[in-house]
Amino acid sequence: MLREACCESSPFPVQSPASQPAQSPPQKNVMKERLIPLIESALDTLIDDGTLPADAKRPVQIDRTKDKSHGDFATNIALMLAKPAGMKPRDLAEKLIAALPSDSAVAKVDIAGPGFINFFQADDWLTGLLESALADDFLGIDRPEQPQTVVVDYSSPNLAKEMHVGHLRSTIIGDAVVRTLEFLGHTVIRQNHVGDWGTQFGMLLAYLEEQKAEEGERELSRELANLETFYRAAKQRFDESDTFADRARALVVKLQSGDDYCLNLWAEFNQVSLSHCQAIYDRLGVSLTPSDVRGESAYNDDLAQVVADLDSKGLISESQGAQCVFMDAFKNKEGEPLPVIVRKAGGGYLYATSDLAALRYRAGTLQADRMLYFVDQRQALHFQQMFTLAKLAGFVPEQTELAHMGFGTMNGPDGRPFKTRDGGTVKLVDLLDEAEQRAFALVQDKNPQLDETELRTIARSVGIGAAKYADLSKNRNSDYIFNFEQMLSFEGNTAPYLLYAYTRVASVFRKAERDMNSVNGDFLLNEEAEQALAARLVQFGEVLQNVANKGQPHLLSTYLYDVAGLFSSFYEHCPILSSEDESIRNSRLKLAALTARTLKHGMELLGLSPLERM
RNA sequence: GCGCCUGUAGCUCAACCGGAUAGAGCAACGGCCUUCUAAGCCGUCGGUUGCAGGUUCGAGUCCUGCCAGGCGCGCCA
Repeated sequence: MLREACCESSPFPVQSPASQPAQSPPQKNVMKERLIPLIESALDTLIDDGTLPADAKRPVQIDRTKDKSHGDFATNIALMLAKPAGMKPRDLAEKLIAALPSDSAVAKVDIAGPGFINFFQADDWLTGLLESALADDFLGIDRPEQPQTVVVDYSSPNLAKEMHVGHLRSTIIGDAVVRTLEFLGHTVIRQNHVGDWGTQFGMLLAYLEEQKAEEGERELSRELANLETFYRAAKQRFDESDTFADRARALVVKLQSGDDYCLNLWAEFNQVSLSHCQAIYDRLGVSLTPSDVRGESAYNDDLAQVVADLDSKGLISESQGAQCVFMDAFKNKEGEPLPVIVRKAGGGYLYATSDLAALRYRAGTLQADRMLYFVDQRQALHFQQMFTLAKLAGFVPEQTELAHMGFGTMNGPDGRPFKTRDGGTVKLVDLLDEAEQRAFALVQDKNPQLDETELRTIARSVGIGAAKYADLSKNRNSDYIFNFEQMLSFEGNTAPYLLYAYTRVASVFRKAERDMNSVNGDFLLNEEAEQALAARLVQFGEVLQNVANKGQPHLLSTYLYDVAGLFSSFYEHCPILSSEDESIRNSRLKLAALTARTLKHGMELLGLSPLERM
């Protein structure tokens, strides 16, 4: 079984409920960490002098402000404590500020609105952050003292067929999160839980066997070149011939019992199918490799043991001949307990069984601290059951975070599932081809002077990047509408816009014949555009933390779009090279250099390929 | 029937743990290229956040009930 339902029927998904995202490490934000003790100290002072009741203390919340006129950070503590203190919020805020220890990072503290306390960060604090980001290979982000081992289950196509558009989201989103986790310093173990063990493999093996006999190896490889066709042909044989169907069923049994002949045939088929997948990964710039593949078949030998262990813990009951686990939290249509079936009445094992085996393997052998599953939202119930059961059975330690990072369906411009004209599923290859072709035409139109090779390179980056970014820029929870025109537009939150912004920075350095890595002088942030850009640049680290904790790459997309927009604005309003004052020129070059590195790293984390020119 | 997800501007999407005046892009309208890539920038227009209650100093966000769409609920994966 796989991460998708097989065969003709539509896939099914699930989603996940609430219990999820155990925020891993605490959010790191130097300024916040610095401000909280100050506020706590002020609270203590007011408690000591009787202004606040002794039990008034509560966690201090510090947020970034949306509006710059409200400073850089704000706390609502005075609003929260006004009632227990029996004071007006603004009066309390005033007393708090009076009791606040001074700090060199804070330039000014204000009361605003109903009683918010606003903090304005000192200019030299900001420039200090910029300097350290510029000097650091990791752009000044906080790397954890205790890296986690994170197992990420993503992509996981069914090997029986070619990859189709339904696999794009898991693959792209999962890979962006994987890259982000690694950049943040965690140990990531990719797990491509491919569907290589389903019932339909008997059919494919029977057909493969038949074709080998009839056509010979050469013809066969050609035939396998289109797995979709191969699958359909096999299905047709299965439906039309009882002999064939019987043969197929027999092959499944033999395969699953470890018959060498069947295993070899199966391995041959998988090799072809996996090479198709790998070609797509390479083209997409996805970091998965053959060594990340650990499919359902890998757990075959452990399935009986899984069931035996569940049984020894007293979790198994037999129901209608099947071995089941009933958990109180899950009810069926009739409001009766809903089983997780781990062994069929006929003795076979199921999707759930191998997922339990995988959970145990990941917790035990791989020593995962976190496990993230990037799988269609429709499988939410399944994963809820798996996670609950895995902990109940002791397969996974209680403290291990198990999260289903579900996502919605990719729909066409009409808002309905993305299909070909004749209603078939869209092959991923075809979608990528079209994206590249459209990009090629657009790029050629803009830059007719470029030669064919360069056009191709740019078209690949833009076309593939646009397709990926369309997905990465949206909250994964909901369905989204896939639209070639929109994603390839150079305006708005799109890959081309980001890519272009980067080439503009690169162009400045090319023009100046300066190396991006050897800028000097001090940051001088006099213009509004400079300040806004600088303030956003130093937030890179906390954005990445959010992406890692929540499994939401669109947070990074939004951030990069902001940075690109702020840079464009800065670029328009603050001449860099033509600035007459050398110190300003240097400062702007430094800002440009940090922008370039932030955009480049950020895009690479999303799996885009930034270009120096386009 | 039970459960999960979604509902924000004409369209596509944002909105961090409940915060301050709900933000972008497209579309429409109007400006800016003798100066670092105009694939850009600046501006105008556009909202009863599905509906109704509730909690709160404060609700798109939390609670309850409706409405609409999608999905799931016993031997597929």
